[in-house]
Amino acid sequence: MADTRTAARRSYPRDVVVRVLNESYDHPTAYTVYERARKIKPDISRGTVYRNLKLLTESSEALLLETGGEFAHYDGHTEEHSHFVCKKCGEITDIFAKPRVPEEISEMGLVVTEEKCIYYGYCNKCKEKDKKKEKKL
Amino acid sequence: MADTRTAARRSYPRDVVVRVLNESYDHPTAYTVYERARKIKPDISRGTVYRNLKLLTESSEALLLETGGEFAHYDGHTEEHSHFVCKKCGEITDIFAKPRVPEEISEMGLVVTEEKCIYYGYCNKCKEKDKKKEKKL
DNA sequence: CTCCTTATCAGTAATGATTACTATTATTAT
DNA sequence: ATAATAATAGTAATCATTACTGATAAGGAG
Repeated sequence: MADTRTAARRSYPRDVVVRVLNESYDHPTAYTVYERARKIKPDISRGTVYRNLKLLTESSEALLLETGGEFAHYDGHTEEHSHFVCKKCGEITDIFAKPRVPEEISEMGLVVTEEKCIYYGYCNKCKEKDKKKEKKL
Repeated sequence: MADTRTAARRSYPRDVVVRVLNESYDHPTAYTVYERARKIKPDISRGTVYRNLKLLTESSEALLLETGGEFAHYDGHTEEHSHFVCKKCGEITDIFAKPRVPEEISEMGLVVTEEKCIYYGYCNKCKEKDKKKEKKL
């Protein structure tokens, strides 16, 4: 006995959420994760999805992505990477290039354990659309 | 006449919001901005604050900061800079060091117009607390 | 294997930040 | 000044997320 800690138990609903995250490469919102989870376990509840998304992000098994849009997005692939968000269509693209952490930060005595870099702009598709528009004007 | 565009008008409530943002260096939440605006114009409404915060961030006159916490924060100082968030106390520190935008992004054809980098870790105060704790254990 | 503790769940109710709405006010061009 | 309409105060509505509750089940101890 002694020190019976609050530990994580394995459960099917949680596994379903993890599986959905692992199989998704489009940075789904919580609701989209819920919809996909329901295809596997139709009676999974919203609360379960939200609770597990929170637990998983807190334990760094998933990434929380706040892009400035209405909803939060989730990424089950935790290899270090950044994201590019198209301001026109909202598409999120993975950027597998490690951004340099400014030395200034550690010089200030701050201890950095994580970083989240989001780049904004226009994706290839939307970039082209703009060009066409300009021609019309 | 011709082309009567939707233009921004100057208004006192909007000026109040701008002034609060300019005078705040602690990255206030929308509600904090509202509280501070009320000290200047007691009958300013929440809707006005939210609407103007949205307009100001859309026009890049203010920065929207989503740190993973419960609320969004706002920063009226738009000189290019990043932020450091303490995972313990939540304090947000300005980092005036420009992070390098990975070349890979433009190589992918993506057009970058903005970037938001948030670093997470422990501030000087919380770092020290942890040290003391470790000694006890 | 059985018992026990309690983490987790499904389902539902509640929360509360943000947005929408509406009648009114105020800004700017003419 | 007048007209046109952007912006506001105040309030109601929205809806993503969280909290709650009784039931279930994971997993350690014996």
